[in-house]
Formats: sequence, C-alpha cells, structure tokens
Amino acid sequence: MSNLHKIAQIRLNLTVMEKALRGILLKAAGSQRPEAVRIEIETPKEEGFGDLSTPIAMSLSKILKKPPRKIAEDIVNEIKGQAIFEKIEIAGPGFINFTFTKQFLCNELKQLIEQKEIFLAEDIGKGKKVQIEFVSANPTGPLHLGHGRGAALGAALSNLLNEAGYAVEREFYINDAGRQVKLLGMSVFAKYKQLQGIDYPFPDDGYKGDYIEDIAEEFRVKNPDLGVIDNDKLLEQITDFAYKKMLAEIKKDLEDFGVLFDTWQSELELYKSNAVQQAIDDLKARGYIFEEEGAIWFKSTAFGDDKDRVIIKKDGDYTYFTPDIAYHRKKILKGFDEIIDIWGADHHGYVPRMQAVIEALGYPKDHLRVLLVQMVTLLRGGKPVQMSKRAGEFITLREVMDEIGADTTKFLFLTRRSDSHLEVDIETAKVQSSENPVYYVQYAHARINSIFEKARQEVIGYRQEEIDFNGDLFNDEEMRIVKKLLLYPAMFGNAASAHEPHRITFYLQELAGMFHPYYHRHKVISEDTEVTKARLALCEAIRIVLKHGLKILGVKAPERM
RNA sequence: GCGCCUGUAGCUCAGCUGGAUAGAGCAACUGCCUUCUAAGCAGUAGGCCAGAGGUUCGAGUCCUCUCAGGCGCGCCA
Repeated sequence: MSNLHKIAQIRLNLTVMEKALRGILLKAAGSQRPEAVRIEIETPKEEGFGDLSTPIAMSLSKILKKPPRKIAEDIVNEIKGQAIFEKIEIAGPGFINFTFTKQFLCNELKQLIEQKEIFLAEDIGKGKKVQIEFVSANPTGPLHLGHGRGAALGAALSNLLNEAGYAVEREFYINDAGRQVKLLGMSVFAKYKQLQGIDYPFPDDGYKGDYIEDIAEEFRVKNPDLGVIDNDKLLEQITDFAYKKMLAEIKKDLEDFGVLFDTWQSELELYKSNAVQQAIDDLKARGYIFEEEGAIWFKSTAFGDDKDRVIIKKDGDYTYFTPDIAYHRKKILKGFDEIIDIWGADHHGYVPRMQAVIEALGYPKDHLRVLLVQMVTLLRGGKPVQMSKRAGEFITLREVMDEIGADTTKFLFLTRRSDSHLEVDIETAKVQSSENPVYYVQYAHARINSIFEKARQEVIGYRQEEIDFNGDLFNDEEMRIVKKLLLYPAMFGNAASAHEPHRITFYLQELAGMFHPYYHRHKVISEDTEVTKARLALCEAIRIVLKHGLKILGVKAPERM
C-alpha cells in the first residue's frame, strides 16, 4: 500500500518529520497547537527541485517567528540520514526538496507490479456507503448527449469510488408519475388516433419527435383487436405502453454505452408505498411545514433557501418538489454515509431547497452532494449542430455512439471538468483519429501488449509478472516514468476525494505521452537480457496503470489495435 | 433586479484545494516507417491567467467591485 506520496506522508510526516516539528514547536513560545498545521506535500514542477517538496517551513515561519530557511534547516537536521533519500535540499524561500534513492523507487515499482490495484487504489472510503444517482432521464424520449455526459461521469465516479474503498450503489430515478409521462401518453394517443384516420388534436406541449409515431404504430400492431374501448381506458393503456417502451430503450442505450445501474427507483412506487405522505408527516413533526393561502409549504428558508416552497398546491396536487423530498428521505433512511446526485447544470437553482430537506431531516447539508453537468455542444466540422427541442430535433446518445463509438464518447466526456461546457466535434472524433486522445492512450496499452507477445516468443523463460529486475539499469528517462507511475495512487486519491474522474483522464494522457516517446527511442527487447528484463518490468507497470485508469473511465484497454 | 457557474496560447481545455520560471492537445511549418504496431516520434511558436483593488512571505487559485458569456429565480415539470 505504500507509494511515493504516502511514504512521504506516513513514514516522513507522521513519524520523522512530525517528531522533528514537535521538538521545534515545543521550543516556540507561542501557544499555537502544532497539530493544527497541515503538512503539505507536492510534486515540484521543476525536476531540479527533487521528487517531492514541502513548503512547510514557510507556513510555520509566522507561528514560530523565525525565518523559513532556519526552520527548514532545523527540520532537515532532524530527518536527514533516512535511507530512502538520496538528498534533501533547502531551496528558494524555504522549500524543502526531497530526492529519493533509485533503489527505493525501484522497490516501490516492484510493489506496484506485484500488488497491482492494491498498490494503485488508496482506500479512502473505508467501506463507507455512498449512493450515486445519475442520468434519471424522463422516460419520455431517447437519451440525448447531455444524458450521455451524466452517464459517463456517474459510471466513472462509481468506479472511482468503488476502487477507493466505498460501497457504491448506482441508482436511476424513474420519473414515471408526473405530467411529462402523461404528456407522452397523450402525444402517442393523438398519433394513434391519426394513424386510424381520426383527426385527433395533438397536445400543445406534446412530444414531437418521430419516435412518437413509431410507438403509436407499434402499439397499433401489437393490439390489433382492441374492439370498442373508451378513450380514457385507451389513453391509460397507451401511456403505460409508451413510457415502458421508452424506459426499455433508455436501458438498452445505457447498456450499450456500458453503463449499468444497481437500482431503479420508481417515483410511482414512492406514492404507492405511501413514502410521499410519510415524508410530509416527518417534516411536519419536525416543525417545518405550514399552511398559507390555502397551500401547504415547506419552510426551506430555515436552511438558507431563497424562499419557502409549496409542496401541496391549493388544488390539492403535489408539486414537482414533493416526491423528490420523499425520494431523498428514502435515500437517507437507506443509511448512506454520502448521497451524490448528478444533475444537469440548468437545475442548479434546485440545490439549496434539496439540501434544505436534508438539513430539515437532521443531517448536515453536505450529506447530499450535487454534481452539476454542463451542456454538451455538438459540432460537425466546426459548426454547431442545431437542436430544437420544440421541433423534436435533437442528437441522441445513440446516434453519437453509433458514429464514433462508446469508448470515444465516454473518454471525450471525461476530458473536462463536469461543470465546464463541453464541445464535441463529431467529425474530429471520427475521421481524424490522430486527433483523438482516446486512441493515444489505448494505443499505448496495445503497444505494450504487443511487446509482451514478442517477449513471450523470443525471450526464453520470460514471465510477465517478472519483478526480479535490476533497477540500476534504468536510465533517467526510465526513472522519470517510474516516478510518474508511483504518483498514480496520490492522483487517484485526490480524484476520488474531489469526485473528479477527469483527473484520471489527464493522467493517462500524460503517462501515454511519456511512454510513446520512450518506445520510439528504446528497444525494450534486446540482446542484453538484464536490460530487457528491467524494461519489460517497466512496461508491465505502465500497462497495469493504464489498464487501471481506463477501467475507471469505463473505456476498453485493447490488447491490439 | 437577485442568485449560481464560467472567463488561462489562434481553438478546445488542464492547473494537484495558496507555492518556485504558466501546462497539454489541436490547428500551422519541418523532418522520421528494411526495427517490439506511423492510431506513433523529433523539432519550431504561441500568454497583461477578462480588468481593477485587497488579503500574505507567496495569488491563475481566496475576498470585494467592474465587464463579458451561460444558467436559474412559478401553487410548471
């Protein structure tokens, strides 16, 4: 479980360095608590500044009322002589720069090859239960690109947290009880009538895509002998048929996109199980429900929301918000340590009221963490593809998947922070594959695999798990790669705790960007058996890391391309 | 009007929760396949981090204001 970053933090921070600091801090006159000082460790940009660096002396300067360089000297005097360091230097205004010995780094590399994901994935979750709800598209039409981005993010985050030691539940919330589903039913109903030559009015806000007619036609074919049936009954049947059909299609799309869910929570079920009423009663018992102007309100302003929210309208109907209260109460009752919702960024105004619910139920606001996903703009040859929801024209996830592939789509969705806008040029992603970062990373993996294929044929007695290599044979370039590999766990841990899978994507591009030039400059397999073994070990380590990262992103790591 | 997000190279975007001289890909120009895959490699260029103040040893990062763009502010969903 040890690695470059952790070694520094545990062996160094918590034992040697902390001890050193304690001694120094004790001498300080002030009453500040030394434990309150955070010990930061970072990777310097400049290679000359060592492998790891800490600005701790500068942070302590004020507390200790001593010049940073003096503090740095005291610290270094306490910790020098550790076998894992090649050298420790004080630089600039007071940075302490650590350089590890080659032997130490190579031992860590061996650990990596031996332990694989155990080495790579830091256990920051410690078994904590977390639910991630994502996509949750209304079953009223096909998934569009925005849903795809949410799906890619949700799946990657699930993988990430799962690897990081959380117990993750992936949930899709089905809005099967609201007005939108009714509207879908009425739209299909109207089309159905029209198919039978009856001039039936189409609902004003109805769904206008071609798929509406397809569903109507399918319903007609599957129900040839309806006989005489009154419209209400028929509408009910068609609505039921239509949304289930749409939901099945959504499931299929997600499956083909490589995104799976553990649970599907139905809104309708919340009503049937009385969860909605129970949620209202609960809030009422806690004193956050009041009546005014003939409506029932939730006092969300008690928790920082702009205004209080109606949950039962004057006409007795619930608002959109009400079942969501019940839904999130249910999440809480299921006992998660953290609840994550992934929403489209256009719903950001909804966050404060939802967090108010969490607080009203007695939990801290950040018990619910909402990740917002910005819009995706689709370009074709540099020009934006026009989408009009009104006319029912939009680009579906299915179309893009079919055109550029699920792996590319996912990878591109994960090359940005989720809350920043994303532009995807479909021509670029498809035609000019060299511009496409996903291939760059996958190609590195495939190339390494083909080296192994050759090694198996030509190097007698070679085993891929070979860790008996002589690290002294590594040149500077190889050592740079080793260090990059050993930084993966720290990057992984940061990505997990920040809930930002895109950091994995960037890391993988950087690693591939070190491997390809290396590959080009050096033959891995040569006459020199010892060098060959060392280089194969390095390749194996790169392969392990690439595969681990790609798995988290939900992208294939192909054996050959 | 109020609130949230964004503003970094020509374009698309990173920037490790405040660290050292600001990063990548693409686009552009020039080279490299009798070698483990050319989906690759080598080289050249590009910046008032929107602007102005402030916080401190130190700011792209935190605070205030201004400007620009996006989104949200219903007893709609």
